[in-house]
Amino acid sequence: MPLAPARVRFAPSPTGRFHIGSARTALYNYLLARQTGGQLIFRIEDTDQKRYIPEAEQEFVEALKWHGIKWDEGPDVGGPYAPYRQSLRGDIYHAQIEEMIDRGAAYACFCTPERLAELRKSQQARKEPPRYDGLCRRLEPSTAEERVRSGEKHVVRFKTPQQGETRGVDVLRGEIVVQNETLDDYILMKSDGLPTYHLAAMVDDHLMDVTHVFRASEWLPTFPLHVLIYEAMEWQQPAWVHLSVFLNPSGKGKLSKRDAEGSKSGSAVIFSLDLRNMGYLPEAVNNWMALMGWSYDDHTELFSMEELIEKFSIEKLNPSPAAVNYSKLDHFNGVYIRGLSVNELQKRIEPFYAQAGIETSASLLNQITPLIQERIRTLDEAVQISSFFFQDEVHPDPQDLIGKNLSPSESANAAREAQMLMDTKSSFEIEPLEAALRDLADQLELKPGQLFGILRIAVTGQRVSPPLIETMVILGRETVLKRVAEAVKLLERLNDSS
RNA sequence: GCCCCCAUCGUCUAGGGGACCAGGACGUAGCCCUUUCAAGGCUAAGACCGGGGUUCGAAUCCCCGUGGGGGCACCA
Repeated sequence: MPLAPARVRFAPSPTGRFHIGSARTALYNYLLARQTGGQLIFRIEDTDQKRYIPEAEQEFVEALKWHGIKWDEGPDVGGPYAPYRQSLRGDIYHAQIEEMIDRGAAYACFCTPERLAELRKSQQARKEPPRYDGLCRRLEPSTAEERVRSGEKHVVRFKTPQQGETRGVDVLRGEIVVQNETLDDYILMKSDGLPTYHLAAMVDDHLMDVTHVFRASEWLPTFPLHVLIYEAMEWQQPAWVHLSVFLNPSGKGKLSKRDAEGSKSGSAVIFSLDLRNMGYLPEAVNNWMALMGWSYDDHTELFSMEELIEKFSIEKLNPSPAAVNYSKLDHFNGVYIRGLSVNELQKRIEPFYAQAGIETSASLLNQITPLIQERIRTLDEAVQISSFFFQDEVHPDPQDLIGKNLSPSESANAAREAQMLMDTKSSFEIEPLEAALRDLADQLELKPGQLFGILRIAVTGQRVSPPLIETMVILGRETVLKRVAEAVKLLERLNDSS
């Protein structure tokens, strides 16, 4: 059954980097919008002038694009509900707050931060929950209005009912009931004239006709307030969906950079752009993220963006917190890398060579890529595993050159024989070369693995490499001969000194 | 301290009263394949937090406890 077109929004605050938790929220929003033929709104919630970071918005845009999440309305593309930047919507909030005061749902408060701090202190000393004591709530509306008009510094608070209970419906959790007496008279408008999240987000969501609100479950504690605001203004509530939080890989605490468990970088990678820079594919990251807190069925785990759009459903969202699992990300990334065409993989790998200062050629890369495709889990590993292709010489550890169960002189001899064979062999192609080397091993009474092992280290300088014969053919006879000759010298020296 | 949320293998999860001696995936271990490493194939170990109810019957519903998480700002 197709759902009605959903209007959803991704509304980050430009106060920091783009976190994978935000990415997942944005993804779900995007999926629902696309699935239902609705719109995704990108809104900037920049009402905190103290924590504002100018570069943040740029990172959001870059990260969102990397993920492949596109929005229909936003500060850059405009739209019928513009502006999409809260700092530009001051008049709207002021009009709304005025109406709230008129309705008796909000009031001006002239208490100073100092008084509030003291109040909190004494309440805590008495082991009472810290809450506003309602001093200004008891002011006559007319006198409050006068003081406001005279320019007295003030905030505006929500007049929370002091009895009864508030019920809000979270789609994942059902009805959430809270006693009103446990709530506070939250500040809606700060003394600088800018709204808090509570006011701005509610006003915007309503005015922008948002139908579904996906947000982090950190908002659950103030959820009743938001319901109360909607009720006071007699607005129709959206469907509220509080997404579970991401926990550290250890399962202890909210995901933070500190927790390095299971991560290969020494600290948890929690920013989208860092994931990108480490060589993760956006399609793998999306797939991985989508599955933390959402599932489709028992046996399907691989989803393209198109499939996610088709299969996503709010009902299958899971309200419990999820510990991130980086090894599963690695797995997904490997799967997606293997699923790429050689050309596509080559295109994605190229920047990582450039970043490592390695100059590549398209034709060489074209030969190398299929060899490493099933051996790498992240794009940057391509560089590590194949850099020997691009170096003039390689520097193997002489000890590594000794063949399995062989002496240095036996190893040197085998290398010399191979060198001779490859020097004189007419064709330097995969099948004949492999056959010839196997014959040689046979003659020398070596296992192929022993001979190949020596050559592998000699030619690549690494214990682990792409398949040997293919590698040598790509490298070319001249380079191979040179490197084997070098290895022979190293082995002979080893022989002499031991 | 107060309020709220959550609770199935180490992790992500399937499960929404009988189909469950609980299924899948990652990870782990073993075997096979193999010139290294991977990839691939096969196999194994591994969970319903505890206690009360309700019911003929509970992983599934209710209550309590415990554990975990989140929040308690003129931040979002």
